[in-house]
Amino acid sequence: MKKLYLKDIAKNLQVSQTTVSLVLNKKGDENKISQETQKRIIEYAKEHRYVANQLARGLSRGKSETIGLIIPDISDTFYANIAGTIETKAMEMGYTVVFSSSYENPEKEKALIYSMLNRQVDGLILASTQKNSEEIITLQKNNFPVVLIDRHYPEIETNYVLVDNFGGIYKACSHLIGLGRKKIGFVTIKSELEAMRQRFLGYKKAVEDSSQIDQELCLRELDYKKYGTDMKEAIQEMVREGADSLVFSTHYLTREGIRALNDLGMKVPGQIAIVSFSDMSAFDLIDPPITSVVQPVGDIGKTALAILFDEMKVGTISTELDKKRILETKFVIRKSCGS
Amino acid sequence: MKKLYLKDIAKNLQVSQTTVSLVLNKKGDENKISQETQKRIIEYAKEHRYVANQLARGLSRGKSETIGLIIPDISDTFYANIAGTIETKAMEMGYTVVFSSSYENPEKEKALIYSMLNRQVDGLILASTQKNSEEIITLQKNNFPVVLIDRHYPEIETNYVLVDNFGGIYKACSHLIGLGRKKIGFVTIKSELEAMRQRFLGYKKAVEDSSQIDQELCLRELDYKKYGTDMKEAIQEMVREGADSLVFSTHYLTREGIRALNDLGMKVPGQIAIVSFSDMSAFDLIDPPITSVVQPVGDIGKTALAILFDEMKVGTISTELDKKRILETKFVIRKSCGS
DNA sequence: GCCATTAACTAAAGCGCTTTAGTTAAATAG
DNA sequence: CTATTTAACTAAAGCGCTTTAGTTAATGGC
Repeated sequence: MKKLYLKDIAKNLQVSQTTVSLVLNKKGDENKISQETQKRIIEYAKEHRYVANQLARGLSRGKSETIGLIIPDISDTFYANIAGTIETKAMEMGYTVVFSSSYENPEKEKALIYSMLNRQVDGLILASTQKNSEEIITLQKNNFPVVLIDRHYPEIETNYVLVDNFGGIYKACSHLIGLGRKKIGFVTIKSELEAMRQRFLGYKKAVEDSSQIDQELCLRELDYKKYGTDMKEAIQEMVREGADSLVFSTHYLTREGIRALNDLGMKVPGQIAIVSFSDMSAFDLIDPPITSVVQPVGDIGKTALAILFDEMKVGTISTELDKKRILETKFVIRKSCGS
Repeated sequence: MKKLYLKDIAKNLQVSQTTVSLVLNKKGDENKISQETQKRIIEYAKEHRYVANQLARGLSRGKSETIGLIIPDISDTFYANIAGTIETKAMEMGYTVVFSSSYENPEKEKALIYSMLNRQVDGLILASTQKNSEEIITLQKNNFPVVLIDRHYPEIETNYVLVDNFGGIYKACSHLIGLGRKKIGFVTIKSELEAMRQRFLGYKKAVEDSSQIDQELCLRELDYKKYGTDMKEAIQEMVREGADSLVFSTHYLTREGIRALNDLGMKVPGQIAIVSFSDMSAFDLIDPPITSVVQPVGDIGKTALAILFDEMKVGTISTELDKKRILETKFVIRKSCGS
């Protein structure tokens, strides 16, 4: 079973390689290849399972019909879900997606960007570490299609699809306040990510906007590399400071938080109420089910891809309003704050 | 900022394109390019951020340094985790991975296999629907490197990395029996997957091997497309039949099972004990924490990749013993069966 | 001082495809 | 009945890289 090439089809059918290529690329009609010839070629190709070499095709046409996806971690549910919708949609459009995880390492991310460019991806979707503005700017300058998701560079003109981090947390905190909680502890990750800053600001604003709550902020910023081990102590401290409720800035913190609270034997929501920013598929199964700010995961992927495809068609990057999207979160009230 | 090509470097440095190519591919020494010339080229390339066009490179060398990964669903934690380890390891070896989800659709899977081949992947890792034996055989015949993971074709000689499905379930059931449960309900997915059959057989054998348990099997096979809605009724029926414990054949069934049990207000493990085959990252947070047969997710990916790389080097497929791996599961006892 | 080596390169073909600019023969126009 | 169009193709260049088979000039051996 030898591989079949364009020239083999051409030879066997006594036509030129050009004709075969044209026909198989559905350009037969516009190039006036007779219907009969077209039929012969198409049938032959189908019968012999001809499939074009995409490398050759890509090289020749200057594009690969591949898009790159760089995310912090594919094994994180949030990103895995985004990857899922992106891949499905991309596939429908005849695009393949290559992905890589940066593991929050800016150097690795930079390397990945270049690696993807080498692979001649036609566009890039990026949940960035937010430390590679130079690369992003370069891409923009070269009119290379890029869409940032989840995290963006506030100081750079780019396309992006984010969620309303500030608003999401604000809603969560307001809810706790409305339920009579007096001091909210905010558990987040030590990070310079704008998304995280916005979540913090949402917390701060919600506290400031309320008169019936302790105005002193109660904040813990854990290290990304060891939040699992540091969580317990952080929570104990906050409780000692008087916190009667906790807001976790992201789902994996919530997960560890719950684990720590269980360890400490603290009753939720009796002794302490909790809310999670970002949902996980088991948060509704936990006892008590966890109130969450849920992100529109599917929409993030879909929207990002729509923007990217638009970019890829127009060629020049037009930063119109609708290429910067801030999607709304949904506040799902469960029992962990004792509604 | 124009793109930089090999020929540009050659022109600017007054050497031939061959020399540049050789040097940048670390073949300078063996081709006796002087150290000085090498240094000049390498520095120039670094300074100007030269990156080779992988399409051209791949076309020319007949390989792409890309591996394909086809799984049922990237947004499923289990596969997302496998994808993560595969990608990380692949990256370390200078390989890129392109992935696609088959969503358990054999036709889609077949299309994906061909699509990956067009993309000139150098090898394929496949968690198959187990309905494309013809394609797998063809790949094997053509000495194309393939490793099956999670699911294999028992009737075909292939490389694979599986887990001990039979043994895992057997352990789980024996544990329940040991705790005095008298009738085990087994909830699985309607499927012809060998993995699922093995899990069923493990259940059957465990029941048969015990004298102090109801010998009548209590089995429900749910439809993959609507197990969420059918779960509740299935559980009710089984309970009516006398089941005092449930074994779920995979994590998403467990998840829905828990949801259904909560809905039904049934106490675990008081009224009914449960065990899950395959763990999820929140199963230890649920009340009660769920006893699980945990699969060695990281090892599956790592082992599969190791085998694949071996294949890719040797060229001819040698189906030696160590290219068929059955990894052990770990039985993690939590409170859901009331130990 | 002449031939064989060797060091240090380079020309050019080839990877499999797309695409532009033709070519040829038949059809139509005037 | 010649000039122009058109239908139905095709030759060949080019995509950016790798690699084989040289080439040239310097060096070494005897």
